[in-house]
Amino acid sequence: MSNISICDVAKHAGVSIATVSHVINNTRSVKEETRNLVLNSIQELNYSPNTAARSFKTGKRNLIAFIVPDISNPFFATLIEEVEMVIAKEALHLLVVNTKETKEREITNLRFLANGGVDGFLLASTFDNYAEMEDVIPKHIPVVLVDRRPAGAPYDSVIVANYQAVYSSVEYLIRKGHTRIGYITGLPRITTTAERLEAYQDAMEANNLSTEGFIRTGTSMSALVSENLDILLAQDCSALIVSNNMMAIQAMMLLDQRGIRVPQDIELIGYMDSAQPQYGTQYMSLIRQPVVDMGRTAGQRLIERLKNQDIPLRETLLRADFIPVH
Amino acid sequence: MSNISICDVAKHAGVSIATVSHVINNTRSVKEETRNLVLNSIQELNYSPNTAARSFKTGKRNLIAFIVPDISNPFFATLIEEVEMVIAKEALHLLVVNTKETKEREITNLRFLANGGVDGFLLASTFDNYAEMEDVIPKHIPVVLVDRRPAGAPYDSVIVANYQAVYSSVEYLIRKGHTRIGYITGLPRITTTAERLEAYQDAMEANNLSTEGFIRTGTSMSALVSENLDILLAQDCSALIVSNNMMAIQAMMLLDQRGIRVPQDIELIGYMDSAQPQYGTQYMSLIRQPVVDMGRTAGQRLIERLKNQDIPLRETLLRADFIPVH
DNA sequence: TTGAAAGCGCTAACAT
DNA sequence: ATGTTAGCGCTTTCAA
Repeated sequence: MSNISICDVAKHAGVSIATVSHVINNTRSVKEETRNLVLNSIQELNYSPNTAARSFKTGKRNLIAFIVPDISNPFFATLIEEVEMVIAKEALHLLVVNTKETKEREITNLRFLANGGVDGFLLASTFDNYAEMEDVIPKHIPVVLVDRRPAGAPYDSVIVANYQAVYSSVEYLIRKGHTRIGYITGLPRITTTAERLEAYQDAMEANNLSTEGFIRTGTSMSALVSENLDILLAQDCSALIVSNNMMAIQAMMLLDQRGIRVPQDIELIGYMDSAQPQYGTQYMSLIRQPVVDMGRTAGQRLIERLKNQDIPLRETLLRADFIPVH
Repeated sequence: MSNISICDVAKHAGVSIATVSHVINNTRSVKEETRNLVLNSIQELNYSPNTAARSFKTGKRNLIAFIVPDISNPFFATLIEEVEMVIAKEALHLLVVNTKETKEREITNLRFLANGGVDGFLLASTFDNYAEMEDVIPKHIPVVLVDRRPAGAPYDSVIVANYQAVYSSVEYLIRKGHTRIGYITGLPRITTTAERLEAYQDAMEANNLSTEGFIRTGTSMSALVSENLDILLAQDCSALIVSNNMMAIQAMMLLDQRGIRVPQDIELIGYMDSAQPQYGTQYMSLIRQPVVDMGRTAGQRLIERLKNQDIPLRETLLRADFIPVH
């Protein structure tokens, strides 16, 4: 460690530690001459303030934690990137916690980081209910919910309204003559999953179409079990809605292997949920997530909340849009 | 919650703060009865130790910074995920810094975090030379280089040997009768770029093939400018090696738009550089990066280095392998 | 087996 | 304009 402390600098410059501190932080006026003396000593001793001590004293860590369920999902990777860019401008750093969709990892990390670990949380929670996590998060620490909103959580939130876009996508398929439209969901407990599924069900019902046997439950992280796909194919589905992008791409690959062409043989509705181009999505109709906007807005919200705890809660709803295939 | 300190717990339990501390840290024997008293109080008050204070006192932050050039690149996202899993087991947390391939962001963050900010660095540097960054990193702080190794850096490193795989890929193309083989590089200054290009050049030369006009410089981050592709197509290249995966996928899409089929009309060699399935790669021959292994090894190295500063430097070279298309 | 108390390096209120 | 000093919450030495 650099065992050089503010005391060493003060001694070397022949001033008090208060003066050194004030020079460093620009926190009260110091005579030009004295300031230079101090700056010289700092340079000469190659001193730089111990951030741990400073954090301890001030209670500010200049650190934000972003708790995400899956870093390797391009959706969250993009979110992370955008958030990082926003908060970096405020000299804040980003701690990334990957829960891998496990509640226990989320709880452990929240608890550990809440007390002096970070200044605030961005949280894409794997919980669907605030009650389950309430005890763990101290009341005083700013939290902004991103993408997912556990019921009853008293926090700012930035989420995407998918209902309309999903509904539109179903209507689009129906207009094109599809009646047997399959649906593969994300993880059931996740708050976004329900809304998307509901839109599908409502749209089908509004058009007097059955969903009987057309709904399969997937995950939001990894593999779409090809089993789900096969079951829907066996049901003679002529169109498929896949509730998140990692699964949609996986579906493309599986259909490929089976010699089924998209969109000629079967229509696919997927998600466009990162800023990165994804090969394969050009054959699908897409529900585009405003992921860049969401990341920026969420970062901004947290910064505002950090500066002022007393502003009223804000729930930001960003719209997804439906993009028919080319 | 945050205003509850070890003192409150001690008072509540009717013991000294020393006892509370020792109960928390298991650092000396405490009578079973007393321990339970303390644990009850902790629970009842919902106390959790202030990590900032603890860091300050102990000099340990339990924090690792991973400096990456591009979070949204699946290659680095996967690396991050693996590293996170390894260090989480040691109760270490991961600070992710996204430099976006800019030296200045790398420097700023290194400087800021080195002094008491984190316990160690994982570094996928955008520098090609240690001299440029030497001043910024204090000698005492552990650093492990990941994927890229700036010349002369006195650190442990975990990188991938791509030479052999790239060389094999060129030989493979030549065996299949290709003579006009185009090459699109990554960012020139990055250490991995040179090795890959050299392998290509050596293999071409060894087979008496010209590379004149066949080498185009891309980036490693974002768009392969379609211009590069068009130039190589105009050169009548019948095969293309694209030096990283984001560009390879982009090339696929551009070829698609031009009605050029892969691999029927043109052969493509790309990279498989994440654990995630990438649609489109099934049409290419691939150079597979041992990305999961690299992440785990790098995390492990840093943990070892954290525990013992005196072990000799270790340079780990992982092998990439070449996988011909299906 | 337990307690008292000395700091860690810094910021900031108060004093000069 | 500058100095003195009291802690922030914790770990750990020394004492009982």
